[in-house]
Amino acid sequence: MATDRDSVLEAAVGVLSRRPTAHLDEIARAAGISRATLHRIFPGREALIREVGALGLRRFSTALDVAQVEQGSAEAALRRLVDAVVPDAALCAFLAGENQLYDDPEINDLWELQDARVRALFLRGQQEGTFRVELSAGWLSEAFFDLVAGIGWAVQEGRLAPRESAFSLAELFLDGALRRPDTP
Amino acid sequence: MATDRDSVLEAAVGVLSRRPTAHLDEIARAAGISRATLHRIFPGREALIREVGALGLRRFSTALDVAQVEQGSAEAALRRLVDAVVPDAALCAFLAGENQLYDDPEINDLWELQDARVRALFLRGQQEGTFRVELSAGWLSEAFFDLVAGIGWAVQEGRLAPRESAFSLAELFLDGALRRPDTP
DNA sequence: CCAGAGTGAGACACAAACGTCTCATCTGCG
DNA sequence: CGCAGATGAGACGTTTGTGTCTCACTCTGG
Repeated sequence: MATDRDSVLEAAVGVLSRRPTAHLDEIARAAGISRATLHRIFPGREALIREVGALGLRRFSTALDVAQVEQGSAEAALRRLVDAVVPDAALCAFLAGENQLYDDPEINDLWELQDARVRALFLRGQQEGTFRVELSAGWLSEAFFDLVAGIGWAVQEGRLAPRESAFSLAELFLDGALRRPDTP
Repeated sequence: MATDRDSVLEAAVGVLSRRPTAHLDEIARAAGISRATLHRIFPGREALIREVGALGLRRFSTALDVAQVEQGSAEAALRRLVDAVVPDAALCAFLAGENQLYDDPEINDLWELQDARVRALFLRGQQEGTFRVELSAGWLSEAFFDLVAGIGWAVQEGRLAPRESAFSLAELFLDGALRRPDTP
């Protein structure tokens, strides 16, 4: 059952995002199964890592879908994306930390696809005048992902309340840290 | 000689920030020395990692010093900090990715010290009205570090030009991604 | 109650990385 | 030239994680 697989993968993320070198033993215990069963589901460590990455990318992809990032104003689209992606921030944190994943061409291609959608969103926003043009769309895309990953880590470590996370992300990314006098 | 040690550590960062599980063999080759000599300088892998972390924290600490983050307006202080920390962004990226480092109480204490200085900067900025108060000083501190680490990765992978990095970081963090109509 | 599938616990061999050692080579200096 | 110190190359044993296997147990459906 795919549900079972996914639940194991979610447990794996909880461990791996904190300690990428965690033993399979530890991951199995975190998932509430034995190492033997873990091996029955995933052929080996490499496959497990790859599946976790693939899950993260699928989640990110559906987040882009449900947020309808290609529709409406770029700012509203980004705010929708923030709301949609925050629940899966831990998976994104894993994706950000596991550069080794991108050695796999399949994973890499999938990532390029999603990244292109995000870059396109920023490019569109720049063309319609809502996003600043002094900052490249590539950097905006990268920084956005960095902050999502940061949210994932911070929430997981208990340094940030989950309820605040979407607000904190959107506000900082869009408006910055500087307080500005009310400009009506 | 400490200089020699540091040059090895810098080479180690170049490898480890990309692939934290890199073999000592690889690190030694990147540093231009043999595995035997690497073992002569550092007792083992654990010690090496710890020393890299300590170097990163020392650099971050001196960046806080040379930026004089406790002096002048909080915004100007942060801009100085950005300029001072960007050259060592790769080391910060390593610090961000290696959560395991903070198991060592010495490293952890040193980190707490630096983090407290950054949080104090944001707190001061909030009190003097330059930083937004809707975002907690803790989150601002965390997000700032996330972006510094992101800069480190992006520059290392060639996705961001080093010359742009300080500007990109300061502008996005302080003013956000949204373009705003000129507000004189 | 029984049969069968699925699971957990443990044993075992294998591979890889690590830490240590030895020895040949190179370099700088008297 | 000769010597001392440092380095590189390589071999060796050890440790650790992994992958595979077996066996006993449990749970479910007939």
